[in-house]
Amino acid sequence: MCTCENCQLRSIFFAHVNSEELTNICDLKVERQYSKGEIIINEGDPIDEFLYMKEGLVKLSKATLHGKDQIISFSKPFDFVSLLSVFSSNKYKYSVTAIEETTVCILQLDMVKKYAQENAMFSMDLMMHISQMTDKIILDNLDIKRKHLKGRIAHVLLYFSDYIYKKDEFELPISRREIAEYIGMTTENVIRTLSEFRKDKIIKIFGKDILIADKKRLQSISEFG
Amino acid sequence: MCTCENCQLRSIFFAHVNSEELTNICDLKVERQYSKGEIIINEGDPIDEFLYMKEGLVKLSKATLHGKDQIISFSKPFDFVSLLSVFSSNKYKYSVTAIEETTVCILQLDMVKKYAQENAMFSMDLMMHISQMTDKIILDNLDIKRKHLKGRIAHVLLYFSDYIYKKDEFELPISRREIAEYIGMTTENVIRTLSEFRKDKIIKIFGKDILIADKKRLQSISEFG
DNA sequence: CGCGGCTTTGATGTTCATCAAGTAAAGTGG
DNA sequence: CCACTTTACTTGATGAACATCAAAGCCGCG
Repeated sequence: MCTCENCQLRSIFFAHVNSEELTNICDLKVERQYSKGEIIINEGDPIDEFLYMKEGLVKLSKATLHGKDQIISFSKPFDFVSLLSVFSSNKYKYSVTAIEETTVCILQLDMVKKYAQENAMFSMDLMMHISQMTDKIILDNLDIKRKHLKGRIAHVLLYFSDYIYKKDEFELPISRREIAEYIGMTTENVIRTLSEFRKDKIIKIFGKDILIADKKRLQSISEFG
Repeated sequence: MCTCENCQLRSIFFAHVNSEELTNICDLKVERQYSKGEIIINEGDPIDEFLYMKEGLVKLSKATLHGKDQIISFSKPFDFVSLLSVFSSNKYKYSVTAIEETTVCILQLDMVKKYAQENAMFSMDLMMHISQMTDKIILDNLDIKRKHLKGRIAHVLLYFSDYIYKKDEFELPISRREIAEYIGMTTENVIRTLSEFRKDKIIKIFGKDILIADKKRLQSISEFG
């Protein structure tokens, strides 16, 4: 029996695809696993597959001309992985890298496009999800842009605490340098700010493990800092 | 006879809508004009219309908690106006303001959604356009983020010169403050940098009129500054 | 004409990047 | 398994980039 039938993703992406089509999709899909650090998509690769995440956590990033990386956003299960550009370009404009053990389901893009062209409700579903994803990226980046260093660090900590892990204690899935690449500041200043938060007893740090001790203060820094 | 038949927008948005449907759309559409400075969409408004631009230039912006504005992007004809959020929310998350005399065609969103649900090719067309628009916003903002003050100003000047007006001499459609709101710097520093470019004979300034005198230099500043 | 918003310049101080140097942790080859 | 290399993390000192404050000129509009 096809496991796609019971996949949570079904209700999200394939709500309007009938059983027969779903069996077809299921037969043709490929599941791939990536461990932390592995590259799933490389900037510049041709887009011929349609990827979506079943489990894990990834980062979307783009290389600048001078060898540095910028992180665009993070994605968790039920988000597309190949969402940007899929319907607007034939080459990826960014890379996707696993930052936790990640499982991805893969379909041929041609097939997904064919479904979308024939099944308007499926097409609408896709559109809504793409819209939601990109809206979030745009508004998140705007939010970060208006904040100073401390506010940006607070924002990132709250992002992982509230949005990703839904816990006050968690293991940071990214390095200090990656935080810097995301918020557009230097690694040194990311570290300095984390240390400062530690000294002010707002957080506790044990290497990659973070515990948010004073969430209200952190929220206030995120808002006004 | 219906003017939509010959509208340039037809080939873009409504390539896959038949003549009969188009006549229907044409009868139900409303055309509205906005002069420079007029608000087309207000943040928080319910989304019940589908807008696209026929002529002009607009800015997309969002108010921060402390009364300041951030500019997300600019849109020119053949771009959606109500693109973000349209298929992902029931309220606008940003405002749209005319920065030049602007003409907008308006359809009821319900109708557009109905078409999209029934006509998969139309739905695909919409999706591709939304993807292209949001991709551009995301990548543009990323590009600005990695640059310093001078590079950001150069970026903005080249944006209007190369992408909007396709001329080396043009009238800036926005104030110095709005440039600042777009690139995330202060008005004073925007002015200072423009003056510096003028002193270095990279541009000439006559109030709002800008002439790019040394484009190569400006491109180099945009890239490395 | 006078008021408010936009523009401009200068002086000052804060925030942040850069440079430097050292420790810890993690991966690599003999 | 240990020496070795590399990468991540950390702190301090310095200077550059940028914000803030202040003051004045300009322009359009009621």
